[in-house]
Amino acid sequence: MATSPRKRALLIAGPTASGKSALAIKLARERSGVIINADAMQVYRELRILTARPSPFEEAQVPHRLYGHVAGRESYSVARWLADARREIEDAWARGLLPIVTGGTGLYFKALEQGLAEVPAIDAVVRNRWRNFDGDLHAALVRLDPEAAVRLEPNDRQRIVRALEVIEATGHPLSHWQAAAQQGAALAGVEAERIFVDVPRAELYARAEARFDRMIGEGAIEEVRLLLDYDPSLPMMKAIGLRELAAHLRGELGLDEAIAQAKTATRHYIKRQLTWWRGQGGWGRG
RNA sequence: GCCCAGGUAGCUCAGUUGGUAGAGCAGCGGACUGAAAAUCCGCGUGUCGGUGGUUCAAUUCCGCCCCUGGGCA
Repeated sequence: MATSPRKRALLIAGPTASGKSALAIKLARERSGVIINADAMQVYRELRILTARPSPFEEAQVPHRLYGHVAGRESYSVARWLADARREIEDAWARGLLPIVTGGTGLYFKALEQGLAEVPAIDAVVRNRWRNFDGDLHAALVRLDPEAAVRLEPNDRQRIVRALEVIEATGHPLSHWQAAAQQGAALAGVEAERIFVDVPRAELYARAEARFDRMIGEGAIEEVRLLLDYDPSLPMMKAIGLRELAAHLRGELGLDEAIAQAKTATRHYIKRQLTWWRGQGGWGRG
């Protein structure tokens, strides 16, 4: 028989500047929904303009969750997002509302739909040691987790560090955990409708570039000025446009050049998003 | 008008002591399980400004022309 209305969900994915947020608001009003953010940068409180977060006006129209709920000094992660999203989805159901998960972070959707390996939390000391390791990381990986060393590119520092911290802190290789039970699968047994907001690439590029100019007009530079003393290795500091504008504020880059570089970085990001979704069965064509 | 320096990939340039050329960036394709707006892998044929000439062979040498900088008038 028909699934209980309490177990439905709507997932809206798509590249940046595709119009996901507006569509989400429209559908949320029509279907009594609550919008749950699935964007890795829109979670940071300090980044409102630069991440094109829904405005207070928009947030007033329909409930929005997981936007700006994390302090920039913190390191967010897929795991934290998954826990937050599950809680919000359950909460929506409990209140008889339709959860509408919206965002551009492909990994978050994948975790939501397919779950995430249950790797124990990594001790900060171990993590920092590998992150700051200045020797040959790949050689270390060959020694500690040869299987992962074959799979990973020698220059893929980020993934190599992850593999190293996992084997050292848990005594098992990453593949062991990934082959084991997946947590999450928050949508198992749920009637989930998936919408991919598909916009021609040229239009996406044009919109994203125009939007960046608008962000500058809305105070993006001032937003970044407040973050100049933050640790540049924080995830938040990787936001597109932030690095470029920060470089400009430090006098290392002319404004026009900073804007041009930020736009280029946005195009690269859009391209990566399209590649991601193209590779996800059932999501869209990009 | 004269002199000098350039005109080579979408852009910035390298190069060929004559055998039709290659880097960076852009662009494009791909990967992706606790940093994912991250991280990483791969892809280089273009009237070598135009036109005559020399030569077995010219993008390369020579002449003329066009264009762009700079200088002198």
